[in-house]
Amino acid sequence: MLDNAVGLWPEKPVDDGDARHFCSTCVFGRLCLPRGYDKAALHELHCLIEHVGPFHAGAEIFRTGDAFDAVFSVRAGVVKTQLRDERGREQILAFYTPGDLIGLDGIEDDRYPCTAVAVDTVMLCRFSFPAIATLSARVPDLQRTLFAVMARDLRMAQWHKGDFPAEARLADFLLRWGQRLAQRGYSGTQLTLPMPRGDIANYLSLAPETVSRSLRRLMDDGLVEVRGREVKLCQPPALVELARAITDRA
Amino acid sequence: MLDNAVGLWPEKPVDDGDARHFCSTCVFGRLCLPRGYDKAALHELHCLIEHVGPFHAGAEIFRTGDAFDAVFSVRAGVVKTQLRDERGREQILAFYTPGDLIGLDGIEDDRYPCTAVAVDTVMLCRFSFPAIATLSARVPDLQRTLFAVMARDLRMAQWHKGDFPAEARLADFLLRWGQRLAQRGYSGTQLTLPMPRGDIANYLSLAPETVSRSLRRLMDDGLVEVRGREVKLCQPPALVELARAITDRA
DNA sequence: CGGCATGCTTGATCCAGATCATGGCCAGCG
DNA sequence: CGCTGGCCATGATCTGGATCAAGCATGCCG
Repeated sequence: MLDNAVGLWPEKPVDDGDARHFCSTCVFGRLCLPRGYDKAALHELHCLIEHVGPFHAGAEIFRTGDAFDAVFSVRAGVVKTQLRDERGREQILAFYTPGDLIGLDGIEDDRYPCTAVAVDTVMLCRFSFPAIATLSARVPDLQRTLFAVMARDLRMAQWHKGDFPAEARLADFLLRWGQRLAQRGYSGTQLTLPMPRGDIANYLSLAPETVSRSLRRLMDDGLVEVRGREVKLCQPPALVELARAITDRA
Repeated sequence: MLDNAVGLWPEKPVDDGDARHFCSTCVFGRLCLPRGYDKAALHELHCLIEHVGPFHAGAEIFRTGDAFDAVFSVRAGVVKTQLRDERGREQILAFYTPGDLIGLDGIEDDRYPCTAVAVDTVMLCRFSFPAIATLSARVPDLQRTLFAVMARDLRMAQWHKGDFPAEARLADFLLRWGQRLAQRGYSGTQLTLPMPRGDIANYLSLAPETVSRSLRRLMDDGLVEVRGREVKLCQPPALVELARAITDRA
């Protein structure tokens, strides 16, 4: 499989922005359009962007305990965050795709609480946190955006509480992955999972074998087609129904 | 059991603060002491406090979908937040004790994403969110505090990812509850759980029967003494060891 | 006081998913 | 080429905790 710097969907180029625009996927991008005011401040924000990368699969972007001095916006590729205990077992907390912001939770005690690892080849924008914090005091929308990012992460984390059947978890995972792609203009039903089965299993708190078997059952029931890491969602409504046990919660 | 407005530890009175001080438990309290500057702004914050309550056990403080217009600081008692699906099943997300701040995650889409319910008799401080957001732009420490509160909630939520043996979850839960009490000057080993077993079970994603049985095993092993909702942690080190599977993650 | 409800415990049984074990597939590489 | 090492699939077995089903304590209220 091609593992290139623009992720696994090579037909769309990376939009790196320019002197006057943010990368098209960036969370901060929407600050520009809806309200035109305080452009000077946004210009400052724009100026403190630092493009970093590429990070190749397995490379660490920051580690648990590192000094928290910046947040990162994913520009291309997929990043996972994880905890690791001293016996080497890891727990994946989340996957981040282009447009997502990583690292804000380091603010609690000035250290990153988790490790961020590139899943495939990753390009990032780096924002110095002191600078962005200062700026957010002057730009209410920026402050609000940062709060919203954290609230969203929190909601995602809470979603996973409770125990649900393996197939429901998997259906939910696939649908959400599709949604992410769809938000960025790709197909929401024909998707490529950049991470190995083991990572999916870990993230969903299942054994890798269970992921395999559950995928098989979904395939036998005609809900999806799977070949390697390529997945086609054949009957999204049925998948939604399956995932209902999770997504219904309001 | 006495269910009074100061929670289950009647020997300490509620500190409601006065014209010049925050309630002693309040998250915002620590803004005052360490740095003396911008007292005018803090005075504003103080002035917009609205004491609300009491809420009695089972009363709802806000509900999923309600317009998000305020955050609440717990002054006395215990609050739980929960999601509910249309079939009436609920999932408890967190318990909040005096000093904790509730509701910040409503910022994402201007609606509270969960329902907050009083576990016992609860007194709160209410802060209008528009006011506090405006103020936080002028008081960097306030902004930082709000970020830290969310980061903390996020970390707590992430902690629960992964599946751990029932006894480890319970040991972790008891130790954390003790720590909360200890932080506020109570015993960290002699504790009262204000919520029914079913709530503990739900929070830990276990069946109530499993909570009972696990408690029994902990008692048989001499790690705790349990009588009703009174729990004594007899061998905290052993409990820590048991909970290690969870807490070790860094 | 008795009766009923609620919450807690305990026992018996069952099952989803973990674990153990094996074999296939494909890519990279000497 | 054939070898090696990841990764994935699938079968067989085991088990922790869910579920089903009683009992038991406590407290409320007529």
